[in-house]
Amino acid sequence: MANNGEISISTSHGPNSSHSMKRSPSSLSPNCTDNSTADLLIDSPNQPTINQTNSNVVDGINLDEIKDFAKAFKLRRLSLGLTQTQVGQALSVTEGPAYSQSAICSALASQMFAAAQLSTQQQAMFEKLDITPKSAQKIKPVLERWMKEAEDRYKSGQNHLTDFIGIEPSKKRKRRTSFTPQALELLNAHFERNTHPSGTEITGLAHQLGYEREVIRIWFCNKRQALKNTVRMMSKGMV
Amino acid sequence: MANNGEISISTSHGPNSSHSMKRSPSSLSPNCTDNSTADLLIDSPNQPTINQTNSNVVDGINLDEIKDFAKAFKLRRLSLGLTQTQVGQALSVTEGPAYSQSAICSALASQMFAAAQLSTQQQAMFEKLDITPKSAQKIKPVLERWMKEAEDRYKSGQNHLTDFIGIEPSKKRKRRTSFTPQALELLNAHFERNTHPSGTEITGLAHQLGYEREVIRIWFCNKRQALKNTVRMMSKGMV
DNA sequence: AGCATAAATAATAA
DNA sequence: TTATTATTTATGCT
Repeated sequence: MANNGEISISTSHGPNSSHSMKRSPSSLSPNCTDNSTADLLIDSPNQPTINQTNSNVVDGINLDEIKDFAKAFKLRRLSLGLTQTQVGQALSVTEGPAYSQSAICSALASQMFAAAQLSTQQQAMFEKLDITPKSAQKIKPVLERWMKEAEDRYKSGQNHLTDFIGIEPSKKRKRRTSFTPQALELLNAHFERNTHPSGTEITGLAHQLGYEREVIRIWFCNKRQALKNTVRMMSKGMV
Repeated sequence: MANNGEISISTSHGPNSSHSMKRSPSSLSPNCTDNSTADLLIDSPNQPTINQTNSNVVDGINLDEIKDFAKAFKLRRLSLGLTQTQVGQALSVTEGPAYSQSAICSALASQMFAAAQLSTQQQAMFEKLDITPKSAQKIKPVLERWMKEAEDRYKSGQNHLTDFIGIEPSKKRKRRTSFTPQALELLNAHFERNTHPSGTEITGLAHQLGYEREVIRIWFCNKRQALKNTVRMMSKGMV
């Protein structure tokens, strides 16, 4: 490895130009290395002729706004003497697993900022970068909040940063359970009768099948979701 | 998990999947079926005993028919070398902006198929969502139309598919990497200790061995798969 | 020319 | 929405 930098936007040709939209796994190279300075090149040198008009809106999200935020964020981060890595790690602690793992680093800052620089025409690239405009927007408040707190701590002299920095993300995702065909059969049967089983029912099923209650609960959630998707799609088609 | 899938067709054996990557030969013929018959046997394994005579009709709509359509649709899709994703993307272009792209994929065929299996008891659910089974029937033409156009383009040689599928034609498969014995030794050692290395570990291994992170990740996926297969076979006394 | 398995796609739990 | 499992495809090697 050792290749690529924080932002590998330009690697279009990459042999692993996977797919348009595969839910691409974490191909994000998390060189969350501490090259503190290596950073989001916000003033990207060869910025690809972003659309000059002030809009640059994708999916109803103003990318310019995000870009501006990115700049501000960088300044504040640097003024606190923090690396991207540190921010990422800290976030994984305060914000939970969502931002944990290797994805943090790249998704968190560099990718987001990079993404913010893309013109609408380049939206496709978002997918390659594993970040969608939506994600970018979603993460913004999180960063804002955290940074605010960090500054507060800094100002108050107590550098507690180290307390929540450098801890490993840990907190990993639960292992995906796999249901036996028999279990699925029973679950589906129940679902057909009642898509919203009561707590007692869920507990009963869980016990009966030997799965954790929570797992069963989630199964119903997902199942309902699937059904809803179906319906939505259908309604779409009939417009 | 056992069954399911978009539509589980019992693929006899013919590995001649004219598939993806290369726009292969002209023969659109879906190899698979010598017994052509558009209505390939839908072996619904554990279909909730819907009485055939009644043919699973809801609001005067034959759900079995929809199910059949779903199946045929998959065949045609595959014969064009399209992925679910691609169809979904294309549809979202022609039919309007729309679904979270990830949902499209699954919603497209499999869910529809699943929906077709819904029993009458679930009709209530549909209504609650302001949609009736009738809607199910309405999406059919949309898919049919689109698929027809796609096929026409395909036949006429002009591969305009790429025009409304936002992807470039080529997209070649990544070159199969080969691991050095040394690398394999290390990987296997790790695997023995932990079949589910964390993201950090994967990154570490990748770096240490000089392979792409993604490659290492996949290796573990496949390895787990292999292990599972082995176990399964052993339990059947086949090994 | 077949096999082992890396890579890609589909399904689905979290 | 993301990450992992399940299934399929096809390549590199013998």
